[in-house]
Amino acid sequence: MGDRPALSKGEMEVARLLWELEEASVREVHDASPDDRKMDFTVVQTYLRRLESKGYVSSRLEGRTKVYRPKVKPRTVIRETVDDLVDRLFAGDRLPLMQHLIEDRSLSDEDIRQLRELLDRMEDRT
Amino acid sequence: MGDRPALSKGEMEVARLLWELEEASVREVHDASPDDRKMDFTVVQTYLRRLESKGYVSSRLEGRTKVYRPKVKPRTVIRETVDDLVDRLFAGDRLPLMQHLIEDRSLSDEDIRQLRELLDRMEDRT
DNA sequence: CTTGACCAATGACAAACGTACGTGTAAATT
DNA sequence: AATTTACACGTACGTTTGTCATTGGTCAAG
Repeated sequence: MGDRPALSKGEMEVARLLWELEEASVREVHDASPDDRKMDFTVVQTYLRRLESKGYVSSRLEGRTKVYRPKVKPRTVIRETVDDLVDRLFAGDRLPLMQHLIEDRSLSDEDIRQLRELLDRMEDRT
Repeated sequence: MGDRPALSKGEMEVARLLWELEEASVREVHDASPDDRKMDFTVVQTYLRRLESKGYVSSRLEGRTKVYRPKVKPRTVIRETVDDLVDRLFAGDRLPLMQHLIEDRSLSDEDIRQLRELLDRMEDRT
């Protein structure tokens, strides 16, 4: 598929917010940005503009305000990002990453239950 | 702990190679770089230099060749990197990332077995 | 000794990234 | 109506990152 330039860290954060909102103006994305990581309004604006020029989102003009919309699904971006990370940090082997995620921080019992369920379901599918 | 500047993608790849070698010259790292992602010799050199200035590795002179050594453990870098990714792409929730890792690519039966074992061990530890 | 063939270290540079300013326009307040 | 406030947009700038050219030193062959 159309190979886009990779997202930067900042762009990624804005992309996530836009996926949640489905469609939003700069202001709406800015408002959705969590207080403890609040980005400047113009920073959000720049990231959205760059996301568009990289082909990740599209925009239309509503009045005098641009409204943005995701063009690429989260799953796609997540896959590309995680694959790249696994290649660089774990030589392509994803198991050590999962191991880290399981061991490094404590999981709730509920988390563990859900993961077991996922594994069960994957096993059935073969 | 001493807060270092984050690693770039390229630096990360070199850091991983150096962890595997424990201690190595530029040439040794370059030779260890996989054929399908071969980096230029001088590129490896630059990354090692920057890793040192960022505080991730140290070096000593052996003859006229610098020998590098990791100063920061893989576990530390992995934690910082993964935490940052999870914050930006999943709003801090690690479960969706694990879910992606389990569902997006097929796991071998052996992988699944190992993951189950890890989960068992985590559950006991409470 | 000179030439040539490496090889290591540094310097340099364009592009990408994070951040923020200045300008213009619509809306609100006096 | 005049003035202030709010807001959107493009432009800009210092820094980091990816990439490579140049310089300088060591050794082997002629």
